[in-house]
Amino acid sequence: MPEITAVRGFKDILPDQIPLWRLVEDKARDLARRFGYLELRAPVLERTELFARGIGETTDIVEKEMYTMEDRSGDKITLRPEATAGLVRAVLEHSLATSGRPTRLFCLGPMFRYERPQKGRQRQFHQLDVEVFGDPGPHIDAEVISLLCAFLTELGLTDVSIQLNSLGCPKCRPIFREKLTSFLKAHEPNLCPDCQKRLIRNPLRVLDCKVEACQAIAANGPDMSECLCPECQDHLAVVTDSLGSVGLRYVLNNRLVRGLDYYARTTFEVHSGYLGAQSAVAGGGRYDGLCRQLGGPDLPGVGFAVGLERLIMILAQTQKLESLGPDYYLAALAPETLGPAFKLAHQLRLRGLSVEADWEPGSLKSRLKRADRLGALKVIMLGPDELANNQVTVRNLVTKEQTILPLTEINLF
RNA sequence: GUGGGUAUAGCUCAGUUUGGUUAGAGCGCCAGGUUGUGGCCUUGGAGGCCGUGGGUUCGAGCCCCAUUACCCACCCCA
Repeated sequence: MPEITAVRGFKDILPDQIPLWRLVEDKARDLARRFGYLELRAPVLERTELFARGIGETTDIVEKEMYTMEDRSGDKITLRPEATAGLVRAVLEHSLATSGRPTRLFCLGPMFRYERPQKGRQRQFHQLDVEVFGDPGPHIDAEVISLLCAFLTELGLTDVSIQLNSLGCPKCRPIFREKLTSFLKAHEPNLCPDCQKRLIRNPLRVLDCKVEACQAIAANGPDMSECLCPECQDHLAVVTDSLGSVGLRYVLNNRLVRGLDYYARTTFEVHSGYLGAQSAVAGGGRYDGLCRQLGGPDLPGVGFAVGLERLIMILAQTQKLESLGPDYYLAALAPETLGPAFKLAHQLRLRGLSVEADWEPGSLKSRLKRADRLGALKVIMLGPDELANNQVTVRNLVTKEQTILPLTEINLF
């Protein structure tokens, strides 16, 4: 191990992983184009207050997971732990949502949370974030979900399904919350220690506790779907109808809740069995109250985030990507051929061909072996004999055909 | 923040049972043989402060303590 290593929870993405990352990023941009979503690149650093107010002062993220510091002028700043708050800030700051029509945006980049690393969880991780501002209706929820489905499907994920729920609105959620709290209070001694804390802080989270005993208790508790007000019920019905009308599969799960304060009504998650305990690949929902919480107008919003590391973990298991080698591997077989080989490589590269070479002479055997490893299509051999005759030998590694060409006619191939 | 596990060659790991001379394999790398000039086969070679620091012992990769890093899970989340 070298003396200086990467910071805990921060990982290098090595060259052999890059094809997968590009696949995912290209697909995200492709779908954004087709669905009419524009890219916004928000800064990685924001004022701490943005997240404190946006995510919720009492959430774990804000309380103990943020990279927060003072800059040299004494301002409190934070590395973004999620993308939504920053996008809202940018939209308000640049008046991007004043046209009366919905503003469709996406953002691709790193997020930072000070958590204990484990499988599928790092301190720096990457998300695709898709958000729509200014449309309160249910169809846009369905559009966003359909975009997410298309994204995952076109990347070749087959065994995923969207779990869907409605958390209700400021009118009906408090009623359910009240019911649930009083029900759970009666069973408090039988809840796990974590849930006993949740009971005070965020009783909804008891619903998705992993402990069996808690699940059993919650199963007999009040049903969220029965507590929705008529407006929220209608909203959910249009979302599900819309998804059904285009053949998208979803699973209604009335125990699905969200950790962040700003969600309302539609909420959804995607999980995969290819991951470990951190099985959520994507999650999102509607957050109508967020803009106002940040001091802006009453601007509705809906969106989701995809965890790219987790997505790529799945793709790495389910897809075999062939890495393409260079067009040519140039094998200089003697010290005196290095100079001419260098010139030749440069000329070919200027002509648009990809050429790899090692700038030290080696045996023919080792050069051919290397060309094979790199996955090169052809090898250009330049040895003393060839050099004396102003020729090169070109061998096609696939067909094994070999031709001798004059150096001056190198442009021909 | 709380548990559990791991740390030996560039990579994946044996070796710890019962402490005992020069620490092993496979892959990769280098050189040779064979081959139709690479892939298969074959011979040889380079490459290790056994995570770090203490301790026990005549003697520690192996036992004890501490420390660090990584992994997995809880928590939380995507």
